[in-house]
Amino acid sequence: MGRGLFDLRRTVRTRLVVRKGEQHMGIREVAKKAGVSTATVSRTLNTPERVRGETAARVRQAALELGYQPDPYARALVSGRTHLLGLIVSDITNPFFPELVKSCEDLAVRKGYEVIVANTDYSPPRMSQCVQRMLERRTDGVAILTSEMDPDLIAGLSGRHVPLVFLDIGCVQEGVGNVAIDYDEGIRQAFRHLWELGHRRFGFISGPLNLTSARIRRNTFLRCLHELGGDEQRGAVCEGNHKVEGGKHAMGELLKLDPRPTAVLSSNDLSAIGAIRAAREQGVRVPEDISIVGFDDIAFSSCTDPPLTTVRLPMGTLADAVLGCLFEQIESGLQKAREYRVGTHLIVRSSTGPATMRDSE
Amino acid sequence: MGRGLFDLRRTVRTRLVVRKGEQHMGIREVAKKAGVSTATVSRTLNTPERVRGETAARVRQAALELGYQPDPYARALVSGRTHLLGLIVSDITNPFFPELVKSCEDLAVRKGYEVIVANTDYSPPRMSQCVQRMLERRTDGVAILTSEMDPDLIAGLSGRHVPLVFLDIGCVQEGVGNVAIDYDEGIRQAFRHLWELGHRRFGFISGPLNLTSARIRRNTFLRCLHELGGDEQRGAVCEGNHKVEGGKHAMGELLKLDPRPTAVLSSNDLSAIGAIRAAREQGVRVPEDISIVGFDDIAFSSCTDPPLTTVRLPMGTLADAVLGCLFEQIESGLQKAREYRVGTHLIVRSSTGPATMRDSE
DNA sequence: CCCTCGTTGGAAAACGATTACAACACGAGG
DNA sequence: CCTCGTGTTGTAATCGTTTTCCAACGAGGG
Repeated sequence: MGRGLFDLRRTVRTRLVVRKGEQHMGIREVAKKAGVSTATVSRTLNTPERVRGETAARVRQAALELGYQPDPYARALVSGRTHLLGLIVSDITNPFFPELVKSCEDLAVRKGYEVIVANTDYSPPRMSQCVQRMLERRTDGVAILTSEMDPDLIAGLSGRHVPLVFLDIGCVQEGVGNVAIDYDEGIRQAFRHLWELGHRRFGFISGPLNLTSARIRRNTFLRCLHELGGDEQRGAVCEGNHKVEGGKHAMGELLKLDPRPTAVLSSNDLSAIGAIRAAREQGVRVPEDISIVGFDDIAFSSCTDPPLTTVRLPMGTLADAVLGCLFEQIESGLQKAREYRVGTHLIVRSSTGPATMRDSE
Repeated sequence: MGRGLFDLRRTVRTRLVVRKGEQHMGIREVAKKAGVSTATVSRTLNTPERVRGETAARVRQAALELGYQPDPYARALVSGRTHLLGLIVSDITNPFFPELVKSCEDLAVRKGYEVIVANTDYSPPRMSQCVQRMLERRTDGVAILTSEMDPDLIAGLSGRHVPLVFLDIGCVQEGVGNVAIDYDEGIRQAFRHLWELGHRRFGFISGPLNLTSARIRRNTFLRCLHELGGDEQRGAVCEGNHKVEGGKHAMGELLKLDPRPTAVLSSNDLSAIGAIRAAREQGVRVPEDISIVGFDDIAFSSCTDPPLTTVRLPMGTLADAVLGCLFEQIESGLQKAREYRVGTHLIVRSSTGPATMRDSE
C-alpha cells in the first residue's frame, strides 16, 4: 500500500455543474412552490405520517412538477446512511458470480440501494484493499461472498459497526450474519441419483481444500460413501482448483485408477466441465462409460457437450438470503444477525446415465 | 414506474453510527492535532503544492496517526464531484461483460473512483431506469456499453452535462465520446486465416441485425467475400442472436446448404460455441469437416471442445479506452470528447484447420 | 374561560468537508 | 522606507439535506 494515504486521489478540481440558466432544483425550490418550509418537504418524503395529508399532497405535487430528487450525498452526510452496499467476491470473471451479483443488484436497487462490487482475485492483500474501499465509502452493509478471509480484517469491519454477512463461514454474532448453502443436501442428492443409476464406484473432484466450503463438500461425499456404499475403497478424492483446468487434471488422475470409477461428482461446474473434456480426450464416453455431475448450475452447464447434470444452487434465493440478512441488520440497528440456509436441487441433464452391467457389480 | 417518486425508499431511520466512546475522527481532530486549521488540512490532502512542506508533513503525520479518512459524501456535497462512475451493460451474465467490468473497476479504483453497474436486460424501459439511477447518484461519468439505446435517453443524460462514452455508436460530440471496436479488421483477420487454410465456401452467423455492431460485422464479412472470393454465392449469412442457442440454430441452417460451407465465421463466441455443438450433434467433425471461428475471445472459448479459434478483443485495452475517455472529459470539464479505437487480433486454436482437397476446389 | 395536550409546521443547527477571501510575513525593487 | 508581489495560513461561507427544538393552533376537560 506504498505511498501513504492520499496518493492517487488527485484529479483536477474544476467544478462540474454549471447548469446554464436554470439554477439547481433543491428542496428549497420545492418548499417555496408548495408554500411550506424545507422541513415539511423533507418530512413528506421521509416520514409522511408526520404531516397532514393535504399538505403532503401539495408538496408531492410540487416535487413531481419540478422533477425534484433529493441529493443522496447531502442526505448521507446528515443521516449517516449512504444507501450503498458492498459486495466482495473473489473474481467476477468466475461464472459463479455474475448471476449472484446481478440478483443482488436487482434486490438492492428495488430497496433504493446501490451496490459496489470488489474483486479480491483470491489474494489476501487485495482483500484488504477491498475492505478498505468499503470502509471509505461508508457502505451501509457488506456481503463477503468469498472464502479467503483474513480474521483480523473482519475485526476491522465489525469494529466499525457495519452490518456484515458471510457465505459459509460459521460465526454468527452481533453484526455478523451468515448464509449457509446446504452443500450437504446437494451432494447427497447427486450421490443418490448416481446410486440409483446403479453406480458403485465413485470419484470426487474437490475444490482447493483450504476453502471451508470445499472441505464441506468433500466431507459430505466421504460420508455418503460410508453410509450408502459401506466400503470406502469404492471412492477416490482428487483435489482440483474449482477451475476448468484443475478439473481436467483431476479427472486425468481419476481415469488412471483401476478399477476406474464409473461416476464422478464434482465440487463445482467448472471442474466438471474440465472433467468432461479430459474424459473425451482420452476416448472415454460421457455418460456411456462414465457419468459426471457438477455443482452450482452455472448458465454454461446447459451448453456443454453433453449438457451437464448438476446440483442447482438457486442464485435468486441465495441473493435474497444475503441481502435479506443485510437489510434486517440495517433496519434493526445491528441487532439480530441470523443464520440463513439455502437449499439445492438436482438438475438431471445428459452427463449421467445408468452404470453398465459390467461395471455395476 | 408505478407508484410515483418516493415509494420504495423508506427504511427505518435509526442513526447507524454510535461509536461508543471515541467520537468521530473528522478533519477538525486532525487539524487540532497538527496545530493548524481545517483549511490547511484540506489543502494538504488536495493541493499539497499550496502548503509548506514542513506543515504538510506534520498534517500528514497527524492524519496517519489518527487514521483519518475524508468523508466522500461531505466531499461530494461541496465539490460536486462524486467520484462515482456508472457502467451500463446489457447483462452481466453475458460472459462478454464480466471481464470488461472487472477491468473498468480496476482502473477506476486506481484513480480513486468507485463504479456502479446497471443491467438493462436488453430492454429499453429498464434502460431508462438505469439512466435514472445514474442521474440520481450524480455519477461523474457514465459508460454505456450496450447498444439498445433510446436516443432521447442520451438527451436526458447529455442535458445534465454528464460525461458519456458509448461503445460503437458513432456520434461524438461535446460531452459524448465513443470507442469503436475495429470489427472490420477483426473479421478480416479471421477471413484471411480461413482463406489461407484453403477455404472457399463460407458461412457467417450474425448477431441480431437491429444492433449496429452486429451489422458492421456482417457487412465486413460480405465485403471480404466480395474482395477476396469474388463470387458472392460462396458465402451465406444466417442470423443468430449472439447466444449459444441462436448459434446452434443458425449452424443447423448452414449445414443444410448444398454445397455446404467448409468454414463459418461467427459474430461472437457464444454463437460459435452453439455452432460447434450443432455440428457435433449432426456428426460433422470440427475442424476436420468444417472450421469455425468466433469473435471476442471470452474466457470460456479456450475450454470448448475443440478449443475455439477466435478474434481476441482485448478487454484491458477496451476498458482503458472507455475509462480514459471518461477521465479525459471529467478532467477537462466536458470539453474534448474524442473517438477511441481498439484493435483486435486472431487467436488460432483448434477449431480451424485446412480445407480438404475435395472441398477446396 | 383557562389550561393542557396533541398535532402541524417553521427556524435554525447540525453533518464534514472545500474554498473564497482576507491576513500576515517576507524579500525584492524603487 | 514604502510598496508590492508571493507564499502560507486562518476565518467563515457554503453545499443540500435531516432533525431538533419550539411556536402556533385547535380541541377537550375542568
